[in-house]
Amino acid sequence: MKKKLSIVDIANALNVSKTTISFILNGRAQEKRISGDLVKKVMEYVAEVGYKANSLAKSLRTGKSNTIGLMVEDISNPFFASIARLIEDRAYKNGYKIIYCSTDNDTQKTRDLISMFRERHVDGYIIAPPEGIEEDIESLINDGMPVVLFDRHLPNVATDFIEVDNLFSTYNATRHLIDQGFRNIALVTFASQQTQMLDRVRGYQDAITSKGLKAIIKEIAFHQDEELIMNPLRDFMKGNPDLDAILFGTNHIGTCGLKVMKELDKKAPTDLAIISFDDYDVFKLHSPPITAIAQPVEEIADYVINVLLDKLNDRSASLRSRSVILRTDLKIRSSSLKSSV
Amino acid sequence: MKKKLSIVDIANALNVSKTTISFILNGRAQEKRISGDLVKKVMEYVAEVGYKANSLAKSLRTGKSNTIGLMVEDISNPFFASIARLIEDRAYKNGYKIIYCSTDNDTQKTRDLISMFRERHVDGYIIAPPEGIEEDIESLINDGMPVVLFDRHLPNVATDFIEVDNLFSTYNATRHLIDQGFRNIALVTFASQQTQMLDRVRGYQDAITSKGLKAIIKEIAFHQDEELIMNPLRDFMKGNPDLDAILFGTNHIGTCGLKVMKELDKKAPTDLAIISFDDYDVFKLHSPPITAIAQPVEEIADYVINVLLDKLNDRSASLRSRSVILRTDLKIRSSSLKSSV
DNA sequence: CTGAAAGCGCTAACAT
DNA sequence: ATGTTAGCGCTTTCAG
Repeated sequence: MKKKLSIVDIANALNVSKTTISFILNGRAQEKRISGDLVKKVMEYVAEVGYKANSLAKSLRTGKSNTIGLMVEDISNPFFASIARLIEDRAYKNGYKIIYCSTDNDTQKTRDLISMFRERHVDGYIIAPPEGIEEDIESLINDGMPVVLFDRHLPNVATDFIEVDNLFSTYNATRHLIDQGFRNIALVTFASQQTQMLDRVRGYQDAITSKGLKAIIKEIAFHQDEELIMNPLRDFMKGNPDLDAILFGTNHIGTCGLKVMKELDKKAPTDLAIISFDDYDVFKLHSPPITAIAQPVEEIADYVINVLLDKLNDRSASLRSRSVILRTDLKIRSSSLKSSV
Repeated sequence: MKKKLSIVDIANALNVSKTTISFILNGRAQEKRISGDLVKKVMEYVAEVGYKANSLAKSLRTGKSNTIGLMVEDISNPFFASIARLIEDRAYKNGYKIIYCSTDNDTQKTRDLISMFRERHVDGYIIAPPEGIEEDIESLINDGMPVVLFDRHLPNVATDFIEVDNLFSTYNATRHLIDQGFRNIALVTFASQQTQMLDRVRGYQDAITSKGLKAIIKEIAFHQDEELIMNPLRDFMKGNPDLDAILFGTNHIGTCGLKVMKELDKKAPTDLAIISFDDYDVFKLHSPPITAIAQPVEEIADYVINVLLDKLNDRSASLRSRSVILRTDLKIRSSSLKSSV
């Protein structure tokens, strides 16, 4: 095992002080008026022996780790996976690495994870927060950590967040179903007090009541395990034979919904019109293609990382907090069209 | 901003030496025969003030960062995303954090990324390696870093790897198509010299030639951008009207294939029988459901993390290198069944 | 322009 | 059983 060389080794080899090496390596040669010759010599030697600064030591000294902690519900969910990918690209381009973790929307787990991230001195946090995590996030902010929330926010916590216009999204989708002539429209969603979920429910309710229809809301406990979503869903569908349309509150529920429909041999939109929140290949390629509320994933990722980088570069920017609400795009496909019957 | 407290702060507060605190915090109280009373007092105080050890300092001192570097082709690809999720769970359970990155199969990018990971002193590497990265991986191994490859391996690099039986998988899938009576069977895959791809091609070829049929192989340049996959795919399908079946080499190509077929209004299996490598919701829910070669994702993740943890815990284990070849499962669905015509 | 030296927070020999 | 102390590798003030 090749011994790791340190800044001292290269200083000795070149008969220069380590300070000088440090300055050169950190691009402060100009500023410190170090001779071009020396700079060149050092750079060449460093390249030759393949010296890499120990960023642990650097972090310990400077207090910044150049690491961003990314906490999502589930990294394997296509929505979060695409966000993670985009954030990764932009972060690396700016010299930051990403440590990720999946919270499963579990408050205690998230708490532990935040604590881990703190220990590791991550410089900034990108979080899709579960319920009940307000205090932990607040303490993070009080300690001066840059935090950007996304996908949802915490009403009593003043910090930057990026999300979509959930209320209008489901309102609009529900109106679309009503306009198509559907009347027994259910919303199936996760039982949750998270802002995005509450807004999605309200949007649906607003549209339903504005037309004097009856709201039918089925809430399912959050679970990774598909069976535990499909079971109540199956019961619900069987128990409500008059339904003519369902709006699914997330891609995960939507996908499970499609699986149940397949089992029960129900076809959209004839047996049941379908719209789901989030858009991805499953919905695009389904027969019939599924109408979906597409979130602007790139835009979300861009805002998230830009806001965070802003705060990272300018601590005073941490003071004001921005909320960015982006529009979704209702991709109307045949699963929600009455005329295609 | 609350000042971060250090081990010295808590030592002073309790009038104990920091060594003692350190021992207690590291569970070496027994061994060092520190009085139960003191231990209790310290633990309580630590909990009360919420002291967290600075793991940067700890890492600098001990030389291990408790971080694993995970390098995949694309974290937003469902195959890699699910692996990432499973690896994450197991790593965190064992006290390791995950830094991830997507290589895009780009050698230079991967090289830079490895270099970044080295700088950060990650303790171990989990890599789905692109072509041409042999030397970098070798130098990692020579420097004593635990490295586990997965999804593919590097023939000239002696290290542990976990992969599936690619050759048999495509052989078996192709045989299935032949048995169903298809005769003009194409393989569409990424142009790549990676082991898994070569094996997939060979498996296909073996099956084809064993029946005296003609191999039709379409290679497409690797790309994230779907358009750049769909365009050549479209041309290929249009240019080969006698094809009666296609085996897609990856989930990404398979999905693009389905999109093109949708555009061209070709139905499986009537117009074209379809099998794809990798299995996921898109294939399961498609109409007709798509026959797929399902990789044992959990098993892969388990082996990957277990082998890595072994090496991490016992450096001597690094010497012997294991290769684990797992079986895939051909999920036969109607897209490949002649009888369903 | 360059060097000496302090110190980031922690661990672990080595005292006592 | 507990304390002293020397670094881990780096940045950065301060002195030349």
